[in-house]
This record gives sequence, C-alpha cells and structure tokens, in this order.
Amino acid sequence: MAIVRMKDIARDLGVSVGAVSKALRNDPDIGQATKNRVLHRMKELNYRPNLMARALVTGRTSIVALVVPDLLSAFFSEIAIAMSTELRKHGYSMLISWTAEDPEIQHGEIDHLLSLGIDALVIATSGNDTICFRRLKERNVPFVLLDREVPGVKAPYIGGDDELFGNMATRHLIDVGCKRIGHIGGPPMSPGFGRLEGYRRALQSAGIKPVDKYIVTPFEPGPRTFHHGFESAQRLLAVNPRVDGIFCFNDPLAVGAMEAVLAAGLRIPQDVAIIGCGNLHLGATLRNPLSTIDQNTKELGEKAAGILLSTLRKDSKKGPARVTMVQPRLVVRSSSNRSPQRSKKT
Amino acid sequence: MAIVRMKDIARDLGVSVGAVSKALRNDPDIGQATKNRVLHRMKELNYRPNLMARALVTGRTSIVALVVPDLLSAFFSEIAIAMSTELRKHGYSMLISWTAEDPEIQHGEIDHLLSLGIDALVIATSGNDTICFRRLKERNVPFVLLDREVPGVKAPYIGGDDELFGNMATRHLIDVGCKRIGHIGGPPMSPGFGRLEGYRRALQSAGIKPVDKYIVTPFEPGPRTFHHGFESAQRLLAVNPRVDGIFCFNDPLAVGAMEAVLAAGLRIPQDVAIIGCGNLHLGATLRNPLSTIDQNTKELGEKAAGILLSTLRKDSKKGPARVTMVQPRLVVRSSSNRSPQRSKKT
DNA sequence: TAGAGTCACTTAATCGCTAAAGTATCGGCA
DNA sequence: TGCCGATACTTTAGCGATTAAGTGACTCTA
Repeated sequence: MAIVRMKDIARDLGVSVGAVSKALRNDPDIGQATKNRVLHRMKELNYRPNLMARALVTGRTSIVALVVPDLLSAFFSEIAIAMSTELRKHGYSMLISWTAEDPEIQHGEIDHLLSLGIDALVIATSGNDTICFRRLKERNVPFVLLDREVPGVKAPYIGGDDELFGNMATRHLIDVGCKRIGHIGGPPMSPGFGRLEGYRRALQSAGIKPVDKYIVTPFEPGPRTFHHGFESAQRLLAVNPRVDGIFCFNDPLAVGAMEAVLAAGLRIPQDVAIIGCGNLHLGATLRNPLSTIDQNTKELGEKAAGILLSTLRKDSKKGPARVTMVQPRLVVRSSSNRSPQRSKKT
Repeated sequence: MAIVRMKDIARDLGVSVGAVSKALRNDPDIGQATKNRVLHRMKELNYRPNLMARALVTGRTSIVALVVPDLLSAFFSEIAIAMSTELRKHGYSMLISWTAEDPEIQHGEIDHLLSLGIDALVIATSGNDTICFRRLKERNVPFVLLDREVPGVKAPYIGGDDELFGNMATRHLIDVGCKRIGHIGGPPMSPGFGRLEGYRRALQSAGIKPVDKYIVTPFEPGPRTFHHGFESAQRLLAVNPRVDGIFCFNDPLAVGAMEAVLAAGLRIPQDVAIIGCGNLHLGATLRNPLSTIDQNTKELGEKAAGILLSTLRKDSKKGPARVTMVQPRLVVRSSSNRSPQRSKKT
C-alpha cells in the first residue's frame, strides 16, 4: 500500500468519492453516519489529501511566500518565524525564498512561486525593479511590501518608520553631547533613504548643519555587513575635523565601525559614540555593547501576516491600510553612553 | 487575460495541447518549426507551466524540504542557504520548515509537506520520535538526517563529527594549561552526546579523570541559547574546586557563560578559559572574542544537497554513504588564549 | 394522495498538464 | 507499385481532488 487516495476509502466503504470528499471538508450535504465512517477510515489509513490535486480544482493552495534578500541577518529570520507562526494558526503554510539582494534571482524566484500557485506573497524587494510587481497584479496575486517601499507600486506596505529611526538615533547622539555626527549609509532603497533623512532632520532641528563629507556609503553593493562598516568608518575617521559620533544604518555596520574606531586608537564612547539600528542578537555582549534602535521585528512579522490574511480573505472589499509602521524603541548601551541619561535597558 | 495555459497557446497556433506540451519539454517527437512557434508564443504571453498540474501527473514536484528546529541560530540558516543554492542549480526548489524543537510541530509539518507532495527531505529532527520516519519510508519519500542522528532509523546521515569537536575543544583547553575543565551540555541528542563523549575521551587520554560535577546541563529544554549558558555557568562556577576552563556545547552558551564568569568577578581567559562550538558570526567581535570549533556549515549544506540529489536520481542503485562527516577547524581567539600557541586565526 | 421540499447520496465534468497510443503524410527502397 | 519506417503531429485517458447537477427515497402539507 503506497499512498492512500479518496478512491481507496470510497471503495472500502462502498460509497462514492464525492461522498468521501464531502465528509472530509465538512460539507453539510452528507449524513452524520457516513461522515463518521469515512473519518474513521481516514484516520485508520492515515489519509492525507493531495494538496496539489485540491489546488488544481479550487485554484487556491493555502501557501503563501516570503521573499527576502537575506536570511543570515537575524532581521529577516525573526520576521520569517513570526510570520509563519501566525500564518500557521490560520491554516496557511509559508514558503521562504531568498534572493541574495539579486534582482535576477528575485525575478526567477517569483516566477517559480507563481508557477507553484502560491496564494499571496510578502516581499522585501531587491533592486528597484517593478516588472515583477506588474506581473503579480496581472496574475491577480495579492502581495505586501515589507521593509522596502517601491516607488510607483501600489500595494500595502509594512515596515519600520525609517525616518523616525534615523531621527531617534541621531537625536540620541546629540543628547549625549556629540557635535560632529557622521552617518554610514545603507543600500539605496527606502530604509536607507529614510534613515538618512531622519538623520538630516535631527541635525537640522538641533541647529546643526548636515555636512556631506560626514555621510559615507560602503563602496560595494549588496547587504551591509561588518566589513562594509569597517571600511566606511575608516574613511569617515579620516575626515577633518574628526567625527565624535556615528549613526550606522544597521548593527553589523556599527560593529564593523567600532572595530575601526578601536583600531584607530580611539575610545568608545568617549572619543566616538556609536549607534546602530536593528537590535541584533548578542549586541549586548559585544566587546562594546552596542546602542541601537530596536525595530520590533516580531511585531513586524505578525502584522505582516495579519495584513496578508486580511487581503486574502476579502477580495472586493477595501483592504488594510496602505502603510503600516511599527514603532521603534531606543536601546542605550555603552557604545554611546557618555553622560547620565534616561536609558531604557535591554 | 488572467492566466495563460497551454490551451491558449494551442488555440492561438492552431495545434493541439499535446504538441505544446512536447515543445515545452523538449520532446524529440515534435518538429523544429512548430517548436519554435510554440516557444515564441510562450515567451510572448509569458507563459509559466502550472507546476501543480504537472506534479499531479508526473508524481514529482521538484520541491524538496528542509526541516530544522530553529532558524535564529546562524547554524541552520547557513545550511539552508548553502543547500538551497546548490539545489537551485539542479532545478529543485527548497522549502523550509521549522519546528521550534517541538516534535508535535515537526509531525504536523512533515505531514503537511507530504500532502504538498515534496520529492524528498532533509531533516534535523526534534525529539527522538521515529514514527514520522516510518511514515516517510511507507510513502517512499527519501530523506537525509542532518546534524542529529536518530537511533534505529536507517537513512543517510550528514553532520559534524561531534566526538571530534568535543575532543578538539577539550584538548585545546588542556593545551593552554587548564586542569579542571567543565562542560556545559547540549540537548539530549546525538550532537550533545557526541561532544560530551569527545570531552570525556580528551580528558582521559590526557590522564585527567572526568568528574561528573563538572558537567552541567541547562535546566530548561529547547534550543541552547545565551541565557542557558549564563545559568549553567553560574552553577558550574559554584562547584569546588573551581573550574579553570569550560567547553560549551555551542557558541551562544559560551557567550552566556562568559557573561557569568565576568559577573563572578573572574577574568577570561586567565581564571577561566572558554571555548564554544559553531563559529558564530560576530564571535570575533564579542567583548571577549570567543574561541570555537568551526563546523564548516557551508560545506555541510552543500554536501547535504549533494546527498539528497544522488538519492533522488537513482531509486534502485545503492545510495550515497550512510554517514558523512564534515571536518571541523579549531579557531583560537582570546577567550582561551592563555599561552603562546600554534593558532589558526579567523 | 399528489406535489413539494428535504436529505443523502451518486454522477459527471473539470482543473492544467503529461504520456501512451493512434493517425496521416511523405520519402525511400525493393 | 506498394510497403516500411520515420516524422510530426492529434487523440485519448488519466493524475486526485472538487463541485454543480442529478437522482431516489422520505416526509410533510394542503
């Protein structure tokens, strides 16, 4: 006996496949007695419906996908876990694709996901390609943009309030007495732009004129990691007069930047205060515990799942809010703790 | 125009669906001219085959799954990325399931994956349940055990040489002069057992008698993280005479243990040397850069994919080696660097 | 007591594709 | 000329489910 089908159960019980199908799906159009017999036999044989076959006729697979550029950064892993946990509760299973920040791969993955017949997807896009979104619209597959907004694409977006992140982090550096604050930038996408904008605004509202030479961007493209932070910080430290505070686009950059600061013989936070963004795991146990902006990824994942589910439930009714922002939290640790301070610990 | 089917292309071109199918699959039983026309039209309409429908008739989906207990630890994420990259090259796509170390969830996930019709799976099991493996055998779905061996289940296994890990780490502590070496243990599964065994053997072959009270295991079950390391190390440090070296099952435990050592007012590595296992990211930038055993996860993932592919290709012929071990590498950093030493840096 | 309505099924079509079997056309060869 | 074997298709029969429509057997009502 290889694999059990409805046909087998129907034969065993002397009923039609249709009846078996109805029993399985709790269709009212079936008698209680027969339903029990069918259900009992199903349990006995450990029957599992063939989801492919079901999907073929219903047109729905109960599978949604999450497309992310990266899985090594805890950020997307945490979102993935929260999302999938939430979706599982509602009978959906989630499939993850990662694209290594490569629009080509992303294109291929999305094509493949569509071929597979997923019901919807959540996507943290790589590149600024809009073709694949047009494709999704054509195919009528609902999707949610995550973390990265795409100009010109009308779809629900959920992410952090990046401008607020930048503002919060920069203001914190100002509060602890930094006068010349540098920024190590993120990739050329909405979070990078938003945080940079927040940084600029915070400076301006403190009466400090933003200086272009204090803003550096890693040379290489791709995900921002440790090495980029090191390299960028070295360039930043060479600028005169030297910065006394650095706001980094994310925590790995900040870790790299700290290494560069130490390598230059400077002290953290006395000479240069550092703050990152993302509240990386183990950020508290680094050589210099890192101040950061917590992005609240768990809530982000759960809300993303919620938005997806609501777009999935009602086709015609107006969907969820166009833009959802998750509120950040400032986490002050010793990498920026220069003066007595109302700090929230982690 | 919603979604393009073979039927549409066939109608447009005045040929039969069968012909279209043959053109798509490069069947020799089709003329070059027609094939070109079909392919051209497919490109025009951006046709994508419905994989569900195809799977229904062929019985194969070209989807494999990876079931892991956890995605936050970089260990499994790295494996996932390496595996999926490798599998993608061979036309397979990979689906990830995580089980939060919960056998119940694992059971459900596997059932679901089978319903979905995956062709094979790689599994780092949670618990010691063997029922689901029996189910897989019944269904004739090939699988590979990853990282965790299961007694009584006959299937290809790939993982680290855990006994060697334990041996290597412990011998290193002995080499740097530790006399009383403690161990903070892993979950009660093959890696935990193997590393403990390696620890014991290393002590014995150095003429040190293993002492039970120097072996502690976190109270709580579940994945071993920072907090468990902290709690366990506190208990370990209370034992007299105090340990002067600790080998931890994994890096997060070791990070926690380091915190506990520092909190107790002791110095690392002078008073207590610490070594972990897994070569966590950022392990080099911790407050105390952490010595560790690198498990070579990328190779692990690639080889796992290779094994899976080879079992997938030939059904009848004897499969790959029953057991594959990936070779580790000792990484010495300051958490254990007490004496001049032939060290390999990272 | 006929007609309508309900209940509990069965039948049959269908989803999009593959694959085996069938058919028509043609060139080559004895 | 007639038969064979390619070649290049078309036809047909599923894969395992769902679902609309059809069918008896009852029950109830006027």
